[in-house]
Amino acid sequence: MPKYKQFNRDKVLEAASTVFHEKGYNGTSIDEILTATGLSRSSLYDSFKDKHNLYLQSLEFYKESNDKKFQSVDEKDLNGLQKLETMFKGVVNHLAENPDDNGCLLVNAAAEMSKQCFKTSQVVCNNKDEVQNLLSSWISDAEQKKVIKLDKPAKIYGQFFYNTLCGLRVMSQSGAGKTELSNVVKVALDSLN
Amino acid sequence: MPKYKQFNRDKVLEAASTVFHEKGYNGTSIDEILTATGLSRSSLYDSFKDKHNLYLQSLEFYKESNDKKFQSVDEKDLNGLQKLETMFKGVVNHLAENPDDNGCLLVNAAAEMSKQCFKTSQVVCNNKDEVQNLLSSWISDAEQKKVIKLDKPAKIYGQFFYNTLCGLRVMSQSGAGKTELSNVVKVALDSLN
DNA sequence: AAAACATCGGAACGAATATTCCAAATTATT
DNA sequence: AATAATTTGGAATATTCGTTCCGATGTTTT
Repeated sequence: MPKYKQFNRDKVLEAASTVFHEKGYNGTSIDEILTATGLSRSSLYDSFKDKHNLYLQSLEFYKESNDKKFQSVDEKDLNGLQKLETMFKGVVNHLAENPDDNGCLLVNAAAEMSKQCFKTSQVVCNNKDEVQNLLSSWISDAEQKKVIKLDKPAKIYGQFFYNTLCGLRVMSQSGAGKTELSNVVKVALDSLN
Repeated sequence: MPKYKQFNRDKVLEAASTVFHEKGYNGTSIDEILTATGLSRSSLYDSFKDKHNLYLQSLEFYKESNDKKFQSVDEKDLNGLQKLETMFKGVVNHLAENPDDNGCLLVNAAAEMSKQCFKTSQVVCNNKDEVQNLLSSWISDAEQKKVIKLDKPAKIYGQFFYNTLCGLRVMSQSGAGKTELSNVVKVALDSLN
């Protein structure tokens, strides 16, 4: 019977997504992935088909662990506005404290690959829709609980705050510091009053 | 005496920046640049040193032609708020009508290169500061002319609208259409009331 | 313990990469 | 026309890339 896999798939994908995150798809070589993951060349091709496939799987892994962060905020006993504030605070803190954490892999993937790889564009687009929907649900929760009053449908605010989120990632890559990022969030959240 | 250059430097940089814009730095080969620019291999290395140098020059060229778009809006006989609205309408229209125009080269450069190339990060960071300052000046002009009333310093709104701008580019790369983009702008501009 | 089977390490391959180099072509001055 | 200066085309190089392949290693069942 087979010898079991000597590596943990999630740990490999996490390491791979970190490298892809730092250097992009075309910027990372197989050798870099091998040293980062500790995998042997044959194991990689055996278990992940090829570089492009590994990239897509890393992307999905990153998306899922990103989803979990949103979900952990969503599960808190807070109203929608508080959830929104908590999420933004978390993102700003993370970006400010990890200036080397190259923004967001999904944003980078959108920039580098979405026009050249349909599957990447699908992942990126799905993520956009899902996050927007979650944000919209927070907004309408806050409205329902009369914490805020809206003059536009909640969906539109979901789109707006998703845009704010994407902007934060790019601005952090462009050298913006914590005050700058929190200023942006402050103005954005004020649109709910 | 010398034979004159057979090519126009600006046209070369424009063609090069288009390819870099579409495929990124690591995604474009010298051969692709040669066919896009019409240059010969020797001319390219003779006049632009190497690929990395050409990239930086393309980036600066792109930034300058981007600056010109902002300046042409700035020169209009409008108050600051109207300039802001005009600029956003222009960006949204451009992104919606050119879905293949891969967002913004400066945003893509920030994502792909800023962590690996100091000069790229400088260009990207300078661009951020310059655009923010221009936007801030528009905001304070509108305030001075009593078109709007602010409860925060104009500078902060400059940061906020720059963030909105970056977000639009990423969202367009993530498959957002015109209505989605203009919804975002609508909410963002409402923060001035 | 031996058979059966999958993983692993590393050599090997071909294609693609960025860059260099040189001879030929072209043009403006003398 | 001859010369000087510069570009240009294409061959050539060395490196790096992604991928394949095979023998050795290790593990689970019979």
